[in-house]
Amino acid sequence: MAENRSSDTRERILDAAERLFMAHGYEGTSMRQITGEAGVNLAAVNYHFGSKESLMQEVFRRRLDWLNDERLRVLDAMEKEAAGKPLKPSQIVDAFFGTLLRMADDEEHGGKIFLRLLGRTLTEPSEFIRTFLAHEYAYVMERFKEALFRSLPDVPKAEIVWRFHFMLGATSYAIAGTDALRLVTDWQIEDSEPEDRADRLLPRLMSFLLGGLRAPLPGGDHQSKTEAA
Amino acid sequence: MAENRSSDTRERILDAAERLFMAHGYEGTSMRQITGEAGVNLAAVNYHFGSKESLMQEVFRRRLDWLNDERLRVLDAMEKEAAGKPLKPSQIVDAFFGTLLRMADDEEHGGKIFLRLLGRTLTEPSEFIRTFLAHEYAYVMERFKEALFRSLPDVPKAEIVWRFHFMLGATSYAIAGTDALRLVTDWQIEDSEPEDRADRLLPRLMSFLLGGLRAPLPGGDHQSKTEAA
DNA sequence: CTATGATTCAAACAAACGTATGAATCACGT
DNA sequence: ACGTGATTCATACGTTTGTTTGAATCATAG
Repeated sequence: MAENRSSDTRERILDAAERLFMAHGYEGTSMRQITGEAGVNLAAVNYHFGSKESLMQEVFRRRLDWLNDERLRVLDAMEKEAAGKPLKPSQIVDAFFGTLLRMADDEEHGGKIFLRLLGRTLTEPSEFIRTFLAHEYAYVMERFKEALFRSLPDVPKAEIVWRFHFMLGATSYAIAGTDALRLVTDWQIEDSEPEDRADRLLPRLMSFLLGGLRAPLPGGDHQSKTEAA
Repeated sequence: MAENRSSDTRERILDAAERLFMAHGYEGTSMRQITGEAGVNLAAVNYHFGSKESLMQEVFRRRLDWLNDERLRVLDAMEKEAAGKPLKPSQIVDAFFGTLLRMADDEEHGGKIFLRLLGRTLTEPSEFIRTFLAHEYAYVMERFKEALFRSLPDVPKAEIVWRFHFMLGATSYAIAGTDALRLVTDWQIEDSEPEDRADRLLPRLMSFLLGGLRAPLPGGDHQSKTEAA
């Protein structure tokens, strides 16, 4: 079986699709753009992946499998070392979001391009994408939710889930890097090279996330800490 | 001039486009879907708005003009009452994000549909949309950034801009309401009616945002509070 | 060297896209 | 009642979309 050229074509397509989906979105990217940038024949996508939808899924699977395995690896190591005791919230947040952001410097596993694609895709309207992501993430989310529940036994579980949502949103928008509202002005000029964006981003996002996660609960009158874990 | 039917058609188109852009995105929504759902002729969009891009801009302008005027109105009132003294961070955050979230119950100005559309659009790849949003938001962002700078004189301006980004992301994802990772499980069943999602969301998001905004600065060694406002 | 299965290729498919056209219909001042 | 400008309508235009086809080319095993 001649898998030399084959897998080469497959990866060229995946790389081009990853970059174009990030830049123009799923619906905004055509098969001809993808095959054109990858330098392969138009029919190659349908031959190797079956359809545009399957290609999109493979673009994510290629990166997410590694990312979520790594997240679980870090979490498992932490829990093993804790020996039954609950982890600190900062540990859990770092295992989930820190592992994600450290992908930015890991060109081997997609680097910044995949991070931006992932950030934009979390608000993607297409139903099949969200369904696919939910399936890919199901087990990881369950594990990290459980870890957070144990880590914050005085906080109602529903409240933790809400804040996990907020943390996801802040991170997703940060790595999408669109700056839709042109928030930056001249203060960013001091950035010599954009390469270290992730280096600067990681500690800043982390303290923001932890500040939000550990913020006092809203409305002290009702919905108090009665429903502890 | 017969503007009865005319403005009726215009608004029907805007309503349908708003809902469909929210559900399927800009590229994923066709003119025929829009005119079909609006119950108007296919050519009506190009007659009243000129093009699909102009329609998209009008969908946002219709709501954003009101929202940003309201934000400035609240901020102006607060600053007038403060009589020169800096505002509290919670006031500024509420004027910006609270005003936004309170739109959810205001069907007159788009309600939840527009909120979800706005949340998803902030990570939209299309360049012309982000450029348009940046222009629509330019003055409001400047005013609120200035207010935050004065409110937190000990925090470096760059740090405040970062955290404004994070707050935008958390809010944008929360109002998009996609739940791409299916974070909710059975705990949401207790929600009798989905109507009060915004009622529950507002205080929760607010305390998360304030917790993040006021979190201790990252890395105490370098990048300390030297550059105060 | 030849046979075989995997891969690439140019070309075409029907369908859907955003937009434009000109006639028909409407509302309304005179 | 008539004329005028605004609006609606059915229809078509030229592209572009994702996908398919069948022949050409490749690598490799016998």
